[in-house]
Formats: sequence, C-alpha cells, structure tokens
Amino acid sequence: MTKIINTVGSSTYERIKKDIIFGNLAPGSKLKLDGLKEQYDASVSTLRETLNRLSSDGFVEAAEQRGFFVRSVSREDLAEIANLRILLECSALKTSIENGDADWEGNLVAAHHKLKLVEEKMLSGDYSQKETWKRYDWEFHKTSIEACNSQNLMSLHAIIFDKYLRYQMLVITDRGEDAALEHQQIFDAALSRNSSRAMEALEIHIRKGLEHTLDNMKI
Amino acid sequence: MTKIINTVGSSTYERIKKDIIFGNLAPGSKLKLDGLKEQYDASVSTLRETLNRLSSDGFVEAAEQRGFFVRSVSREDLAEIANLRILLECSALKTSIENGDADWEGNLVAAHHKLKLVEEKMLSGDYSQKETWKRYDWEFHKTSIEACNSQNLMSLHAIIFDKYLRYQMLVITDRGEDAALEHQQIFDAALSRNSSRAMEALEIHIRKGLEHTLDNMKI
DNA sequence: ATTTTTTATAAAATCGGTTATTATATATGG
DNA sequence: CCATATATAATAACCGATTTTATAAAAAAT
Repeated sequence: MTKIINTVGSSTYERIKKDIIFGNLAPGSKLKLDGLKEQYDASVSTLRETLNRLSSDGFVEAAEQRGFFVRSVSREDLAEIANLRILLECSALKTSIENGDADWEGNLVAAHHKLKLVEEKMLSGDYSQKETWKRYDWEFHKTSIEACNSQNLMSLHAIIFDKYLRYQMLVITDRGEDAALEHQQIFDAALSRNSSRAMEALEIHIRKGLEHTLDNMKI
Repeated sequence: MTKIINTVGSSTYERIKKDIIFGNLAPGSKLKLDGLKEQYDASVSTLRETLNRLSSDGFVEAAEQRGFFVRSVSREDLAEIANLRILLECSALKTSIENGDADWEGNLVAAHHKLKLVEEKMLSGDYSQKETWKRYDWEFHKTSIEACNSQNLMSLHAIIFDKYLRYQMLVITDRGEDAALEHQQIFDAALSRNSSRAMEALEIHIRKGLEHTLDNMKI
C-alpha cells in the first residue's frame, strides 16, 4: 500500500508552481503574503518556505526586504532557456540512447504511443485535453533521457523544461502537426539507436518551438 | 553610501551553505531544527526557509515529515557533477570567448593574475590561504564564462561549481602544480580566442580534478 | 516651488508556541 | 526469544502574533 503524504507545504509548492507555469499568476506580479494566505490556505511561514524554494528554482524573484514577485519574462530569457534545454537534453539523450536497455525501450515506446494518441486527437480538432497533451509531451521527453545515468542532469533538465513550458503557455497557438512529426523523428532515431540523428532532430524540435513562441509572443 | 543588507535569512543561508561545502556539516548528517537554532541564532521558521532553499539547490535533502539532512556524497554523484560542469562550463566558455569584449579580456587577465599569485604562494609551501585560493579559482572560472550572454547558464553553473567544490574539500590533498598549469593553458587559449583549444584544456582540467578527487576519496 | 524631514501605513522578516507526526522505549503475547 | 502492540518522547509542520523595514503621504524648511 503506497502512502500518500501531502503536507501543506508541498502541496502549495506544487499549486503555486503550476499557477506560475500555466499563467494564472502573471509574470512580474507581486506575490503578497497576505493575499496568498487566503488564496492557498496556508500561513505566512509556510508560504515563505514555498516562495523561497520557488525562488531557488527560478520561478519566483525574491527581493530582499521587498517581498516576492513572479519571475518576469523576456525574449532574451526564453532564448537562454531554449539553448539550455538543447544543451542539457541533447547531451542526456545521447547517453541515454547509448545506454538504454530493453526496459527503457519499452517505456519509450509506451510514452510515444500515448503522446501520439493525444496528438492525433488534437489534430482532429479536439482541444479539450491540452493539459494531458503537455503532460504526455513531458513524459515522452523525460523518458527519452531516462537512461542517461545522471540524476543531477535529470533534475536540472526538469526545471529547465518547466521554464520552457511556461513560455509555451504564454502564447495561444500551438504547432501541432509539425511538433508531432518531430516527435516521431526523435522517436525513430532513438529506437534505431542513432544518437546523432536523434540529437539533431531534438535540436530542430526545440529551435522551431523557440521560433514559434518568439513569433507569437506579445512582448 | 552603499547599503549593506543582511537579513537573518540570507546570512544563515550563506553560513549553512558554506558549512556544507567546506565540510563542517558532514554529508548525510541530520539537520535538527532545534540544534541549528542555537548554532546559527535563528528561529525555526527562518531555518526552515533556509533549508528549503538549500534543498532546491541540492545541498540539503528534505525528507517529508522526517526533516532535513546534509546531502550525502558518493562517487557516482561526483562523476555526475563533474560531467555536468564540463557540459555547462565548456559550452559557456566557447560562447564567452566568441563574444567577449575588451572589458571581459581585462577582467580575465586580472582574475588570472590574482589566481596565479596565490597559486605560486601555495607552491612555495604557504598553505595558509586555502580559502582565498579557492575563491580566486572560482573567480577565474566565473570570469572566463562571463561573456556567454546567459544569466540562466551562469546561475546553473554557479550551483554545480559549488557542488564540485564540496567534493574537492572532502579530500585533503590538492594537485597544485598541475592545476596551475592547466589554468595557464585555459587562459592562454582564451586570450588568443581559440575556443576549441580552451574547451579541450578545460575538459582536461576538470577530468583530472575528478580523477584526483576520486583517487583520494575515502568512500 | 522644490527639497528635506517627519509621520503614518502597509508589508516583510522574524519569533515562539501549538499541533501532528515519527521514532524510541516499554510492555505484551505467541 | 522474537514479533507485535502500546505508551512515551522527540521532532517536524504549521500557525498567529510581534518586530522591523520600506513605501507613501504630509509637514516643515530652504
């Protein structure tokens, strides 16, 4: 029987983080302790713990003696994030493809299958499952690098991925068909253990995503 | 007049982080709130904020409902950290060398000069300034990538560098002469704007440091 | 009229105490 | 004697209140 723990701290952390990533908390906006107290049902101390963690993660800006702010966004920051994602994820993907065993392959097939299903749904006009789609997108990319043998690399990548995701959520439009094709190419290259082709496909995937987001950003 | 701010939170953060990096707080040891309260003159709430930040940074392990522990060490973890440092710092160094202006060059010359001075002192048998040495080492590497145009990359690198430093402090011996020579090679390559040679030299520098630490680690 | 100083207000930083959870010691039964 | 259950102690999680600091507004001075 798995024990499900949910401290107030960890759940508010998840909630606030999600609200920042999905835009419910606008970039740059002030995070007043008193206000958050009501919104998230937690005390100032607990809120401060949460905001300090998010500040270390880079989702919140902590200004000494002046409080907390949602991390602001900029075109330059997005470009930095995208480049970091390329650097980290490509490196991890290479090692992962070289080291992945049968379990890894199985997980990757499963993750890609689920992603493909929801992508097809999206392409047919059903936009109801945008969050599921993003979760499967994350799971596919995460699974692809899971055999990289570096917990440190994986956790760094997870943070960067979320930051990248926030920018994606900032723009309304997606690039469904192209992204689906690129996922397929990454997947095929990975399964045929062609790490350099996979890296190339991944880099293109991220660069095109960056371009698209930049083009549709209002700032 | 420059305003010197020092909240209890930020100063305890720095102190605890330093104590972890320099080994005053042993890897794996329990961080009891009550004990820390006396040691660092801060309340539980403030301590918890601090430990949560350090947990996001990866210097502290936070076990839900069971408290905080100093992040444990292992040979595998060190190898991961070293590889990450190579990945991040080499990439940043390349961009930095390609983009660095005269200001950057000046700063690098200054940083290398200071490092060289203290290195020579160390080589002549004066081990009194070990902390200064490590600070100049950090400043040299930091300056070398400062023109990489990515704040995100720089802050990730800063964390990884500190983690790497903790492992260095774990072993007693240093490899003074070799390291000094490697620094010189990185410096020369950077000044002559030979980014690929600089990257190579940097990778060797880090790999040799890794080997040396692994060889002298007790675990 | 503009700058400086004072006062008032809002919010952050910090603390100590209360509650809930986990770990330890003791007791009980097989 | 070991395993399980119960009681006790230790400690983490959480909250509300107090203190400190920064910002805004008003008053005084140049």
